[in-house]
Order: sequence, then C-alpha cells, then structure tokens
Amino acid sequence: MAGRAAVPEVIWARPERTGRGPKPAFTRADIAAAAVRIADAEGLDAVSMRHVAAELGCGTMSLYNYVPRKEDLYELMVDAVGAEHELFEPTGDWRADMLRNAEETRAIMYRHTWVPRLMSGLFGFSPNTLRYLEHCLACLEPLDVPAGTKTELIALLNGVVTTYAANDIATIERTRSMPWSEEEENAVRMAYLGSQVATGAYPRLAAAFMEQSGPVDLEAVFRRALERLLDAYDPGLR
Amino acid sequence: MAGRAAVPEVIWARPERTGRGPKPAFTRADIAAAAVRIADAEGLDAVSMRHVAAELGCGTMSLYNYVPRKEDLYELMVDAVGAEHELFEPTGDWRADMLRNAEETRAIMYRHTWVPRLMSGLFGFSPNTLRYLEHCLACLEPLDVPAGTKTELIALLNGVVTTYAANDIATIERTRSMPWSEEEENAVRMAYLGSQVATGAYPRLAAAFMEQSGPVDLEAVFRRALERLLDAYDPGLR
DNA sequence: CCTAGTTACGTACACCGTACGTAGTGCGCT
DNA sequence: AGCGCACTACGTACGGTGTACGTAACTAGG
Repeated sequence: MAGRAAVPEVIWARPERTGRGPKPAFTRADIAAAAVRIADAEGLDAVSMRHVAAELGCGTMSLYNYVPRKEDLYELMVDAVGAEHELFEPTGDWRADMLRNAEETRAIMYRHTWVPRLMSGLFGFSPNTLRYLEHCLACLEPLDVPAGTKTELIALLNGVVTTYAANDIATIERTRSMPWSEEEENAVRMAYLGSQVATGAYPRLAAAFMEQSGPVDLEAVFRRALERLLDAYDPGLR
Repeated sequence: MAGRAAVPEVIWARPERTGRGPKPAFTRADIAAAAVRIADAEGLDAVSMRHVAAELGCGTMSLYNYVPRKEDLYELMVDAVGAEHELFEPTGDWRADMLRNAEETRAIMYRHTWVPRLMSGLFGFSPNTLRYLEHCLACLEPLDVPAGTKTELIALLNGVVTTYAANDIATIERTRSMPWSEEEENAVRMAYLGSQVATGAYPRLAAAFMEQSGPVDLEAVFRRALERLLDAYDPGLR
C-alpha cells in the first residue's frame, strides 16, 4: 500500500531531511548549484536528471530522493539565482530603489540566460522570491498607495523586465545548440523582415523600420520603458 | 555532397512548394491546424512529430519535408493562432483600440493556453505577426510620438499581456498531466504561502496579504495594469 | 534490539527529435 | 520524347529523455 502522493506538493513545504535512515549525501543547495552550473555552461536543455546526477557524482535515480519531479528541480534553480538579489537598505527614494531592483533582475537574467524561460510557468513563491517581494515592498514604503497597488506595480515591473530580457536573450539561448552564430541567425531573420517590409504590404511598419538609423540600443529602450512605468505610478506626476 | 543547410533559415522565407516532384499532400496550414488541435486538446507537450503526423495520417518523417525542425512547427502554430486577431478599422481613439487589441490577445491565449509558453523564445516575425503589428501601428496613428516609441509601446503591451496571461494560465497547463486539479494545486500553494507569511518573516507581505478580502479579480488587475501602461504613454496626461 | 522509514541506485519502459537510406513521382531541359 | 533530378514519402535506427519499480544498505524511534 505504498503509492506515490496523489496530491500536489510544494517542494518548499517538504523538509530537507526527516531524521530516519542514512544521512542524505547532498543538500538541496548542492543540487540547485549543480543544475545552475550546467544550465549556465551548456544551456537549459542540458539540464537532465542524468546530467545533474553525474555532476554530483551519484546515480540518476538518487536525485528523486531530493526532488520528486523535474519541475521541482527547476524551482530550485530559480530560487537559487534569486539569492543573487542584493537586498539593500531602502534609501527613501522609491523610484531609484525600484529602478535598481529592476536593473539587478535584468543583470541576473543576463548572467543566467535560462531564467526567463523558467520564470513564466512557475508559480514563484520560493523562499528567495518571498524575500525579494518583501524587499520590494520595503522599497515602496514611501509610496502612498494601497498595498494592492504596490504588488501590482512590482508584478508589472517584473513582467516588463522579464519580457525585455526574454526577447533579447531568446536568440542567444536558441542558437546555443545550432551550428551557426547568434549574429548569423539575426542577420537572416532581419533579411526576411526587410524583404517583407519591402513588399509594401506593411507601410507603417516600413516607415518605422526606415526611421531608425543604426542598431537599437536595447539598454536605453529598457530604461525608458521603466521610467515610463514608474511615471504611471508616481502620484507626484498626476 | 548533400549535407543539410549549415546556415540559419526562416521557415517563412522557404516557399511552400517548389514545383518539381510529386504534389505535397498537405499545406503548411494543414500541419499547423493539426498541431494546434492537439495542443488545444491534450496540451503542448502532446505535440510531438509522431503525434502530429498521426493526426494528419502520414509517416512521422514525412513531416520533415514541410518543417525542417520542430521549432519551426512551433512557429507555424503561433502564426496560425495569430490569424485569430480581428484587424478592425481603427476608431481614432488609440487608447480604446489598443485596449481592445490587448484584450483580444489575452482572449486568444486563454483559448490556446500553450501560446504564452511559445511566445517567449520566438523571434516572432511571422506573416500574421507582421499583419498584427501593422494593425497596431494603424491604431496608434492618432498618437503623436515617434514611430520608435510606438513600437516600444506595442512591445510593452504585448509583453505585459503575455506575462499576466502566462502566470494565470501556467497552473492550468501544468496540472493537465497531473492527477490533481488546478484548484487543488492552487490551494496547496496558497496554504504554503499562508504558512510562510504567518511566520512573521515577511511583515509587509503579510500586511498586503491581509488587506485583500476575498479572491483576487485577475481580470480587473489586468485591466488596471493596462490602463497604467497606457497612461505612461499618453501625452495628454503629462 | 528490531523494525519502519530512508537513502542509494540499477534496470526497464515508453517516448522523444531526427539522421539516414531507399523507393517512387513528375516537372524542366535537352 | 525521354532523360535526369529535385522532390515527396516513410521505415528503421540511434542516442537521448523522465521516471516507475524493485532491491539492498542504513539508522533513528519505540
């Protein structure tokens, strides 16, 4: 009468050890770190149970003692990089603080290009996520709006950061396993875009396409978008 | 001296047929429709080359005559649902028009819950995407800002729609292959969140948690976020 | 002490994407 | 007219995946 749990489970609610039996050889942090190492070096698709187990030097199935499903491994990974957020002392300038938080999130995503792909699709209430949320709320203390509005602002900011980073990073991640470079891929896609625009079927798009001179400064675009968003929540500007 | 193309390729740049040899048994639209049907009914993970081929009634490897890589199949799928956008005549009220566009995008994602997962990670210049982009630019004609700012706004709106829908939809998609329901999963996760908040480690989060009475109206939150975003780009409000 | 709950892990299964080889088909060129 | 070649179709096979299940070793609680 064993049977696996036919009921959902949050990995964070499961204690790391239960006291009985041999001492576990690894901690959750060990496993997360190994998976992150692999994902950073070889891409998210290289993160397989076998590969992670090999990195740790244990049998594949032993991993399942720590992580009931692979998806939980993903949750460990996201939580692990969440620890890279610097939870600085709020300065009292909520705009500056939130900008700093957003820039940091963006930096983390560029350090770990697989994060955006995992972020959408995760419920995201891991310990480090909660800590970061609390930190953001602390930064927003000076902002005089209801708490609900604050969490909405945080969600919106995070969403925008993720969106921008994901779009920018997607090509990098995709070309990782391809025999051609990111630049080649972009060139081909841009060439197609150019050919389509040249048909005249998209006049306004063509105009926008022509207007821009030189490559887009994504960093600047990103910062502008953030400023706009903060404006929209700034009571001093309405 | 055959060898596969060692150079990137955009599926949309490849012609549907080349004239020589037997007539293809299917069109790209057939294949996309079959894949969409499977994804809608059984989830994105059920979309395998074998499954799609079976749905079409042909051998697995025959698919590769139409679609060089599985990722291209994904692009076909995204483009196919992109056709569901109603390209209405702009009313002159750019805010209302863009709201309508966003709501429609959201509706499409709820109809095809696998779309968000594919959206992030795709470069996204398929024919229907281009058409939709052009349509948005048409809606933004009355807005007196540079074309670059308009595309930024469109990107931002789409990003936010995707993010919000993704978060909301993730649980549905995830529980599809699980032996428990979406509600059960959500309940377990909320219980964990509550237990964490109750530890007192996250006072501000706790306050925000307590403040809300009853379940969150995601639709309303979404609409508020959109309004804020539009505010951020509305010259009349600055 | 003993036993129940763990950890560890080898084996096995069903499924995946897709490289490759072969056979048949019909357009384009000479 | 007829040859050749580019194309479609598709069976087989390979190396990978997540993970269910069974067995052996181990240790804390009663």
